[in-house]
Amino acid sequence: MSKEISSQYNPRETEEKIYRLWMESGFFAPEAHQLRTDNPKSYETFCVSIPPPNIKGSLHMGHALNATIQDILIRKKRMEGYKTLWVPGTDHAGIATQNVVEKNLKKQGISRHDCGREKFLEKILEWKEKYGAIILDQFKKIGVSMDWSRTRFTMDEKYQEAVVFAFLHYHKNGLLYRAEKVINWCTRCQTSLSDLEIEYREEKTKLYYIKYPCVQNKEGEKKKQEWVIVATTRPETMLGDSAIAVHPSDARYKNLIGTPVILPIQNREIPIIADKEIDENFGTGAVKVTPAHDLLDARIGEKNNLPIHKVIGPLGKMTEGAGSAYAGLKVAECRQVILEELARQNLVEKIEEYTHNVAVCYRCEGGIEPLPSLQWFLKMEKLAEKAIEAVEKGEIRFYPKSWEKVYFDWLKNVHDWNISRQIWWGHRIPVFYCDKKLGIQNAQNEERGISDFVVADKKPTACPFCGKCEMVQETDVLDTWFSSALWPFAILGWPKKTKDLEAYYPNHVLSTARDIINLWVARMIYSGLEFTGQKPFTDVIIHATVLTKDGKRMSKSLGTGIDPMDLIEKYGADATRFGIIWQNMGTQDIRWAEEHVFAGKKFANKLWNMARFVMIKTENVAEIPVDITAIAFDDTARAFYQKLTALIPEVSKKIDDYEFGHALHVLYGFIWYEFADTYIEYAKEHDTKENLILLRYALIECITVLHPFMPFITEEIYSTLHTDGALLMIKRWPSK
RNA sequence: GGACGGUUAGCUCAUUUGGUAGAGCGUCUCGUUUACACCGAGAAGGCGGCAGGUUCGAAUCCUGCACCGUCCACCA
Repeated sequence: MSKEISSQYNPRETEEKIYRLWMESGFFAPEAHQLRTDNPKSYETFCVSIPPPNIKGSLHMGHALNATIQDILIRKKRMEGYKTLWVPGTDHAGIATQNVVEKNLKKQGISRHDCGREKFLEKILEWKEKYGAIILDQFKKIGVSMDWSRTRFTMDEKYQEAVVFAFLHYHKNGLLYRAEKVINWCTRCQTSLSDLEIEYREEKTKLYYIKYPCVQNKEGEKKKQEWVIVATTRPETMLGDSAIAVHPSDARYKNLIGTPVILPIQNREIPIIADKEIDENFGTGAVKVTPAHDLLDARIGEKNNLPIHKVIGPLGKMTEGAGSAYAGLKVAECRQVILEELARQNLVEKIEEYTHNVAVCYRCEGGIEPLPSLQWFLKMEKLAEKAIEAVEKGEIRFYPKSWEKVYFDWLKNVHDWNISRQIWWGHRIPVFYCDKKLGIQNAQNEERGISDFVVADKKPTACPFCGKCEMVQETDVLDTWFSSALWPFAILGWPKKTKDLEAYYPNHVLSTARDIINLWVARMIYSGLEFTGQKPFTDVIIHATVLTKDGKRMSKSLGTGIDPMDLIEKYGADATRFGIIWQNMGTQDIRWAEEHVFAGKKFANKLWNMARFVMIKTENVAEIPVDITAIAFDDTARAFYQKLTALIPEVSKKIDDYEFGHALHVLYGFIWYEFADTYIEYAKEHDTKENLILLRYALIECITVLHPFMPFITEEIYSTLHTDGALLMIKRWPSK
């Protein structure tokens, strides 16, 4: 570095140049590490797989935080000599992507049904090509050291094979079944959803108290009661009622248990039954039971052998089962009509204001209707047991540990997983039906053969049932999380026994957001154990959530999101990484404050000028001796040197403990105050040969340890110190 | 309804096991000193959410409450 170099650090030019340098070096791939001779740990591997982002849009602050965390880890490990592998990739994100592309087409006045399945899938692939590439490019801008030669996509050819293999395995082992059960149905997406794909919104609504007339008791019997009053928020579902349920020990109703009441409007007799799951204190203590359209009612119905009356269809409209007067009405419309009718019959006791949570789809926020539907399910009991055990035994550890509770709570109460989705974009279920018993096209159809199917990786040439038909593949696709669950090993070539799988599996660290602990992490854990017999990774880092300055969730639709690319544009990638990590302290969520990125920019500039100064002063200084301790330092220099030697293990430990923010704070304080303000100032007045050597030595040590946090500027400074083309990214990490 | 996390300087956050509270940004004063004004030297600014308790001593431990946030849940 010489005097004509600007006193202003220019991140834009540098970052592009440096990233190209890294790419050309080949050191993002672990293979290159073997070429090193100073590598005592070259036989050890360290593997991280990125949570593959959706291809539906662009990266947000959470991605930037997570990418930086993983990059810090992988860069440090690489410098320590490990064969490091960080696999990049993207997720096809079934419903989310389909919805985005569908919306996009809608602008042109085209529906997905206009396109047809194949054409529509082509459109999605086009979208994937475009946005998948943009996302990966954004990662590069952040400075991640991923091995781009191993980039994967959850729908690429090999991945599809892995998914089919997994499905076949589950089937062979009796963990899969197909059944008609009450599931969550999104009336907008027109598909079933798993329990985890439902969100709840608070809604102000009303609680209606409705009278169900008792059937006149026989002569001679004592007590006559005119009616039983039930409280409900959804009067329209009464058309499908099969019973009224009360708590068995509820004194108010004890005498009535077993007697019938008249279901108004339908004029059907339904029994009063007893069930312990009923809360005596809610409403009147008597509940209408609609087995077809409520999950609790479905269970009560099953226990008590109640008939199922379907009255709501997949479009959120009343069906013929509701009666011809109501068929075709939307649920909300039907509610009004029903209420009017009940009022006319004088059967509405009272109406109360009521606030409760309403289920909505996590992808489109559309309304959820519980309804019976023929779906594929994965039995969860045994898989969950394995997953619980692995964490209980400490084979897999969560950081911070408190998140293990979230994991256990879910797994210990998990229901069977509905894995089939009635959308087009996804892994088509490898099941083939006998054409004679078709009717599987629409899971809502009445007539269908449940047993006449084959599970196979390819369509059978001859139908084993009728011997002559062309078999028809299931039209449903798999829940997108079914394929994500295989990520840590599928990206390494599983189910084939590849060298990568052998070398890099189990992965070491998985870093991700808390909201997918169960949706994704838990499923990877039991999938890994089930398919590979090994845990998929050792440490799970649950990073902070990046919130707005007011502590609210960042949301693109609300306009409260921050685009990390804007920050990089404005301050540079190193400064952006600095700002994010600066705020990443322990478990505390991050209330986003941009000033820390500005602080990062200032810090980069400071470092730049420190380096400039050291270069100018030490231009004529001989090489740093191998044994720096042999130099006769004066007292100030010795004190500084000792602080420097203490700093390095401290930073190392903090990174190893996943305390990234603390590590950066320590580094920042040392470099600015101990090095620049104190020692450099001292060395200006005492520019002995020893002090000049120490200046240079300290600079190199500092940028080495700072490199994982701020890789671009440190690499740039290093490259001006070493004209032989040596790269800081593979320089030995200083150890005690 | 349950669980978890938060409440410390104007703002964003630190304060490893209890002993008179720190940083960055912002503000104010001074400074063109052999890198850097995206700088240097210095300063102001906090009865640490509220109320009790334990202790010689608590931001730090205990209890209760309030507010904020997140997650989970089949109270109709």
